[in-house]
Amino acid sequence: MTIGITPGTFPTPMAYTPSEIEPKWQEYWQREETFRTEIDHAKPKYYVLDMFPYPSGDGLHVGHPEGYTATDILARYKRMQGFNVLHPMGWDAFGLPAEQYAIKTGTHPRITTQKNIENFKRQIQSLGFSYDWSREIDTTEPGYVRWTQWIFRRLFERGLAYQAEVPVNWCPELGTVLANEEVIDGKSEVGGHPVVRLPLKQWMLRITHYAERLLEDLEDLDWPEPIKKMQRDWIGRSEGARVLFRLETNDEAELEVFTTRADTLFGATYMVVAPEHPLVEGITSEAHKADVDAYIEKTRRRSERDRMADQGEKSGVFTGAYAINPVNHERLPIWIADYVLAGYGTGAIMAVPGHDERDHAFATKFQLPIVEVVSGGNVEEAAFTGQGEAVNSDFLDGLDTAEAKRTIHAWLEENKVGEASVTYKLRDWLFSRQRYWGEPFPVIHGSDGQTRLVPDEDLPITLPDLEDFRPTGDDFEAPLARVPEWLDVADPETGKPAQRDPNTMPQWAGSCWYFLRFLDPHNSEAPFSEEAERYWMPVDLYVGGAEHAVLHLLYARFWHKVFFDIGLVHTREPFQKLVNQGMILGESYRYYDDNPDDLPDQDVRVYSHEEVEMGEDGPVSTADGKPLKARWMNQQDLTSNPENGEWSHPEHPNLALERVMEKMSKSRGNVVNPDDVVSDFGADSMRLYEMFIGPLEKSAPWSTDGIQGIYRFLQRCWKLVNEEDGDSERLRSFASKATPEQARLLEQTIQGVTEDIEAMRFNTAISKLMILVRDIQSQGPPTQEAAEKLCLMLAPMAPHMAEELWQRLGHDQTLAYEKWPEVDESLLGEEEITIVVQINGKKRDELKVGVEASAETIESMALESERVQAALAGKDVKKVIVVPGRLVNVVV
RNA sequence: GCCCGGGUGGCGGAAUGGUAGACGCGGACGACUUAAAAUCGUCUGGCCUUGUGUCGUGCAGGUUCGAGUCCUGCCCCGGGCACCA
Repeated sequence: MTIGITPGTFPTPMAYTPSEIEPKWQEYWQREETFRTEIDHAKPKYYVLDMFPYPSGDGLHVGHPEGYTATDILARYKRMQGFNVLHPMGWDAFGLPAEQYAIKTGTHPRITTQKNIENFKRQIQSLGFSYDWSREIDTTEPGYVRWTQWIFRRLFERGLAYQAEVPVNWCPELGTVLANEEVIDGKSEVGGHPVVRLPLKQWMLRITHYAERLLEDLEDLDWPEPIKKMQRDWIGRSEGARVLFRLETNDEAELEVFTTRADTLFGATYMVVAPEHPLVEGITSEAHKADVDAYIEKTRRRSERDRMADQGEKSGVFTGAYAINPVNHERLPIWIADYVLAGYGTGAIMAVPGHDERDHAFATKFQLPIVEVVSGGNVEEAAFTGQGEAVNSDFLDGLDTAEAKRTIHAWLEENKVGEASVTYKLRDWLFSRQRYWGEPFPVIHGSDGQTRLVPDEDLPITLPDLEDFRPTGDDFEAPLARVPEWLDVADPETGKPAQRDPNTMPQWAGSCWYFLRFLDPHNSEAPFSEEAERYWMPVDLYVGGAEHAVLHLLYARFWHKVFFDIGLVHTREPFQKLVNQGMILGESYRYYDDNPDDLPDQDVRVYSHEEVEMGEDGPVSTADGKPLKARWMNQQDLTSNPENGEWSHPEHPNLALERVMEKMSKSRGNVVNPDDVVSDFGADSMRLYEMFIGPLEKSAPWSTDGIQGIYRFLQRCWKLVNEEDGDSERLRSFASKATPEQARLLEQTIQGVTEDIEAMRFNTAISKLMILVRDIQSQGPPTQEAAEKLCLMLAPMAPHMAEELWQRLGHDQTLAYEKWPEVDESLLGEEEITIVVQINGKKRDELKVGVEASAETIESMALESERVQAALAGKDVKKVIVVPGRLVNVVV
């Protein structure tokens, strides 16, 4: 572990040169395997994890390293605190973009993925993160896929994986089905393509079996409250009752509904079933069959998006059938309407238009009766959804809503026509995709119609090489369905012909358990060893973007609970503490022009934001309503006006530009590439700057000017240790003894920086280090001890600089495992403190008093002060408040 | 519509109910230099009559000796959910 340069004098470089020292230390860490981690029962563990990236072709943008820097600071800090730190990195490498690129160019996704991984790894390594690269994993590697498939087997064996004909979100553009969570406003989350609902046979995972536990166990997690809330809302627990309605014409079948307001049962005036409801066909009368079929056909054809569009507007048809209300035996007409969702509750409702807004709107439109059964509103005008006294409800009359619910629930049970029940919004997880670039399912479909698991010893099932990666759009088949030599196999049990499953798993599969594979990534006997799991789990700190609030984080928790149930893991939850980093926004300058279709050779007029307003289809000119298009310019492409220092368009110097801060994207021209930042300022500046611009959780704009200040700070750190000596540099001469002020400043900084890092307030930690570097030299050189402690405090944040200075200060070992500085309380205290003197809460004077001064002394000193005397001017002092160590407030 | 966040100088942002604006950027002035850059130093919320004057943390109130911070009502921005019975 010897570094191999004699400390003391140094050849060039003369000044702080990140391009020299950063590669040097990165090579050193790699060569010495500085951050390689093994199980060590003598030390406490700390598992700090980043959400591993999808290695896209665009490479890293400056948003990625924000989270990675935060976790790296914690990892390095915890090492110095004596923890055995697990800090791994890997690649979530299955996924759509590589496949879409393959469709466009014919390049195999494996090639693209490998290339992208190499680029990502190079970029991440250039930032000096202390990952244990011996644990690197790639979800597409057969050695990883094997265990993902192994886990699927466990799910299947426990009945948690099943195939079903379900209405799915089919996205023709992407040629695949999507999970509900991946559909936003009727469009695909990726790419924003339209989505239609179609019944297809798919793999499903029974996440609903875990709904209650997924909800309950959120309680003890140290997660941001909004994320917990989003998960709670997604799970959507709802307490109510199931009620059975007999059908008028059919004694066999019953219509079951779920309601949260069983207390309004007497107010039900009709029933509604979802168009997909299985009972529809059986109950529809001959006279209404044509209408019903037409309606079903129409709603089926409509995309989710169309449905969203006429939000609120109700549609439906009468089936001709009637149900009997169990409480009063009234005939209730059964309607079909798409405002009742097949996937929620029982797919059927009792409609109480007096006390439900949707039912009210529907009843009004189709002139169905509205009955008041809870007093407190005017049900003719609008549904009254609040609590109140039950009326027109026979044995419920006079009861308040809560009491009425209890009573009716008991009545339903007694009469065997229903019971109290809990329903969840959460639905089973649609787990198959009609794609190529994913994990194949470890199953075969026998000619007897049975689905059998492929034995563990035959895993992994790997993907065949393809030329054509397109899904077959018309009959919705996966690309693998076209590969008979892969698809057709012999059933190992019967020897008869059988087929593999042409679908693949969604991208989430690999990320559901990668944090467990990191514990023991080379294990070929098991996904990970019991010893490793017992030692390392749970993840102590997990940092990533808030966009995974209900997708990855819910799926991973679900799998983890299954693992817990089969004894694979010993914790109920995988991620004890979660932190969401904010986004780093790009800066650009916006204006508009009247060439929305980008036609060439046009006589284009430009508009400033002041001349533009938002029309229905985009920006238009305020003056004449002409459609316009927004244009964005990067600051680099603007010219600076020498007179007022403002930025302007090189061709339109008088055009007022609007400074906008947005998510970085190619179209805005506001993307900052970390490679450029590293080459201009170095990785340490990049790391520090990203931590300095604001709290980790908050979004903040990237500014090229701002990073200059950080670079200057690092130069000052450099000069604190080195000084020029002719053409070379040498260690500066340090003071042999610190002044009391210097000693106090150092201890205060240690205390503050330690607290800030613990609380992940990196911005204020950095500002405290800036103050230390500035002020410790104001009365002369610092001591070597102070310089060394500065290095140690700098080490988690600017590790290259810290290692280099540490070496120059005469150490021949990395500082990665040096002890974090401790506060010497005896040096911390001030001898004299400043007390603020207020009169009626307004500052009027300051007093310097000894730290030991009593409240009485301070009070009398304050009252005697000239300014107070002058301000009092004979008025009576009503009250004096003394806050020890802070202030005196004189009330007159 | 509902549910979360958040509104503090020219900008990013600091402030256990106790000196609002730490730290950084930008700006001004000064030092060094033939000069510039770099570096270092001083100043930098607004206003005025330049006084340790006055106003200031989205707006209007309230609690308090004292409010950026707590309470009530409103305005604006960002995000999430959106026929869930």
